[in-house]
Amino acid sequence: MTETTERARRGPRGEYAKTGAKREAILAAALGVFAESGYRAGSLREIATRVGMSEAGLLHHFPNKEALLAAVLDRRDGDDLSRVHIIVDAEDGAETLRGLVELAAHNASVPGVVELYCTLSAEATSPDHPAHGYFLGRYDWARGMVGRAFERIARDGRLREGADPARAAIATLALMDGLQVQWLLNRDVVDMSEALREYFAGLVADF
Amino acid sequence: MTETTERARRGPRGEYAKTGAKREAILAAALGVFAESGYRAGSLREIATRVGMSEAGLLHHFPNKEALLAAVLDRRDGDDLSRVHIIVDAEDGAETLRGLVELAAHNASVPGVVELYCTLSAEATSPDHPAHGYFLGRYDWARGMVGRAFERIARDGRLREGADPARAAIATLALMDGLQVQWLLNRDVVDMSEALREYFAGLVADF
DNA sequence: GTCTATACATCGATAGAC
DNA sequence: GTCTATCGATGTATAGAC
Repeated sequence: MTETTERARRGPRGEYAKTGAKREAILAAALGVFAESGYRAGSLREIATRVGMSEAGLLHHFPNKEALLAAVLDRRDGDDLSRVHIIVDAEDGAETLRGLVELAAHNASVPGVVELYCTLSAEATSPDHPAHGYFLGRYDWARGMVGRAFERIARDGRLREGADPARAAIATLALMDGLQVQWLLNRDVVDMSEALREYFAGLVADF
Repeated sequence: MTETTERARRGPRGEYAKTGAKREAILAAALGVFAESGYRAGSLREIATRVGMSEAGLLHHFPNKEALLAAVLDRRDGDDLSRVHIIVDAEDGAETLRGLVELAAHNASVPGVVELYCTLSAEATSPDHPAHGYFLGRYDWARGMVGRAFERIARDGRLREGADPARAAIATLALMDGLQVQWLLNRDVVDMSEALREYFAGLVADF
């Protein structure tokens, strides 16, 4: 990115830097509210209250509710991508899968984020939801990423007989999502990373 | 059930029988609205419009919104239990699992019901959600039912080495739930029953 | 049994003072 | 940059006529 576009993104006087702290606080509060109530039922009022501002003050930083949701998802993607970017293109597919197990273990330490994606992904199955396109793209990307890992595993002759890389990728993501629902309902009965590890162990030789 | 309690449940003049048709219509409309928008964001107004009534007319049949949700879930449970009651106690555990594959195939023909449970289960992870207790009990029951099937399979020596019945049950339910999310987002890329069958095939000998 | 009318809360968003 | 004030829409629920 050139310095010109960088300055353009921040505006002529570096507005982001000035109001950065408030923006972060707003995004954190918005994440919590959207996680607990979803997008449609979550209110700007509740977000504003949590961050100690009026609604008008909040809407000075984000033009409207939809833009705020987009910003929350954007921010999470930045964090998550930096967490998994190492494992995406591992030459050993099993290394990528181990990264997913690690991700599941990490998720157990940030229940708010898990709640956010769990609630929003279900809500966003409706075609008219503001985040519908976001989740379509996210799952496409994830299926491709995990599918390629399984393809490398199959190439190395370590994928179980009869298993298909693309379908294994779908099942992997499904398992991760479904585990989150049960974990959010009752955190004592579910160990997300262990369940995922066992699934991989049944699918990949010497996992 | 004695005839006395039966009459008591219906009221002295058999109210249920008289208004049964309207109740059914309301429940069907409510299922659609709660499925598309969830409970919190779904409105009585929308339900009343779909069924061709006023809001006040609707609230003559159900005292409030929460009771309407409870009635919708009650009705679905009646239908679903009659569908799977045969397979719950099959002497052959694999027979129960095959019933689940069949259930997944059936679900693909009733997207509205899938949407309802997908949306509500995510929403109801919040402890203050009206359906929180319902889903806690539902998952407990389902984990026990599927877990016992896997135990019978293990007893018959058909469960894969190293697999645990209780954990397999958790993963099975998680897989079914997660497949529904991806299927609702994009029905072309996911075959729910086939994915479930492949999972069982990797876990149970000669499935 | 269904309606109109209405009460009353809460929502997203805007205008304009400071 | 944050506030108060306010608008118009929408939400649940109740009262009472028919």
